[in-house]
Amino acid sequence: MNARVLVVEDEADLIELLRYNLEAEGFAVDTAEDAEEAGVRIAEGRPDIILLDWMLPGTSGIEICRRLRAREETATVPIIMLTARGEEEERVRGLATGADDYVVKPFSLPELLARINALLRRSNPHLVATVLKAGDIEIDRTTHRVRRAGRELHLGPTEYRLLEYLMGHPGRVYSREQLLDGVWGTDVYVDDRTVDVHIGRLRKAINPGRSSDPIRTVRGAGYSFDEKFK
Amino acid sequence: MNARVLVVEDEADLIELLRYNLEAEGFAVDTAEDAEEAGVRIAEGRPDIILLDWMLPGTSGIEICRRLRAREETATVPIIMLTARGEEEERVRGLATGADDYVVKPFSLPELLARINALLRRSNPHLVATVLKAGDIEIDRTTHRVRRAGRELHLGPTEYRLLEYLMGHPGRVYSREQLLDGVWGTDVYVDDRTVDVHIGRLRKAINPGRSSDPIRTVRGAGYSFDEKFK
DNA sequence: GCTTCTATGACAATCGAATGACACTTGTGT
DNA sequence: ACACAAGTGTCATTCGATTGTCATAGAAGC
Repeated sequence: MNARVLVVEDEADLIELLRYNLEAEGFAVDTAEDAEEAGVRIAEGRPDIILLDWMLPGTSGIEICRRLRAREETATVPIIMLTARGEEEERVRGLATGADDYVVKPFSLPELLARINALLRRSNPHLVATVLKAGDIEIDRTTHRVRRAGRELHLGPTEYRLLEYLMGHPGRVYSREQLLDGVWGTDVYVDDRTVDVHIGRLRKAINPGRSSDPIRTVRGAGYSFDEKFK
Repeated sequence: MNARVLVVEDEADLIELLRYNLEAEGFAVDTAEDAEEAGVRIAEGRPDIILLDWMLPGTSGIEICRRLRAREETATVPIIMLTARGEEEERVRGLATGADDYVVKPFSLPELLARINALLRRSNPHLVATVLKAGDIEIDRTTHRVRRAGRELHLGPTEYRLLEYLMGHPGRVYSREQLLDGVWGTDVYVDDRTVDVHIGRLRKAINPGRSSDPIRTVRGAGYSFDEKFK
């Protein structure tokens, strides 16, 4: 069963972009351009998550958010605020109002998708794939457990996120910079080479004995989780 | 066998919300918009629990409640009153009338579900999972007793709820924030780290001697009750 | 062989969790 | 009303786990 996403946004371009990409990810997408329409869409069926533009003509996103939280039917629906740069200071206010997360425009699709999935995993785990598998490696995001050939492995937080990130798109090569952004976050300043060290630690952790290494080093480019890994 | 819930409520939105969520929880849901219809539904088959709106057009919820209590077929059916904010003062009158519990709108679904389950557990224990077991730990939600290897343990209220919550989904990792929401309630503002303290107290209470610890700390993520705990 | 890029062990700094102490509330029995 | 016991939320401290860098060794490319 696909998760239903309601996008409340007044920019037609952005709506189309989101609809296209979210549907490609398997979400059922509803859209609304203002508070009124949003109300109608919600009445038609409770969405599983709401993307809400901060600034909207008429009733502002923050006000909509407040109202959604006040109504019992929608009090627990996860909400992600879409805020424009420069409104970041409002962040605290936004979260205080009841939004569960926020992204700053212009945002990257992968980032938005990651946040949507993270929230859904928390509120409706059954809507999201919680287990990633490849070969004899298995990672369960609900229980935070990683197994290889059935045997449980212990990974530090960073190694865990790194593996999760790499396994998200097996075969795809990520540059060190991409890994830093995706795993460490865009706001931290860490040396590129640190990635090497953590890849090394991850390898040591997931390759006990002399099991084959699923992580491929691409000289001059970065790393990838081998899609053909068995 | 699923428990039958009768919802007596005149707001169509709320009815839909309740039907949707209660059915998702495995209840068989009947609805009625007024006293007359409620009578028909009850005649069709005795519900295991009734959710009753306080204010209804025509015969008020409180009056319906009184009548249900007067008839012997329905005298013992648990009733939860749905009251709007501001009617709280009426609480005592409501309970005196015979309702077993009440929730104030807007209520959170988890809270309502918890109360429904609590009442059913009292009236029809066989309809509800009453005992949670894992390894040699056993918690009886009817009596609020906790045993380890047959020996009874003493837990404070918060520790009890914490354990109950964690054991509800063994293996699942809950963040401190989730635990605060689920165990303390969404409206309390308590420091994240307080969870640590209570986890510590819970551990001390359920691990007498040097018995193994079923609670797993997931660094950077939260805690979980070990699903593989033996 | 020389250059460039990656792997790895060592290490100090930092972080997160566990724990004991303590002040405050709440509830109960007298 | 009062005293007492139980239960709670914060804090400061402690301690092991984790992290980011660096220096050095090892591979790969040309």
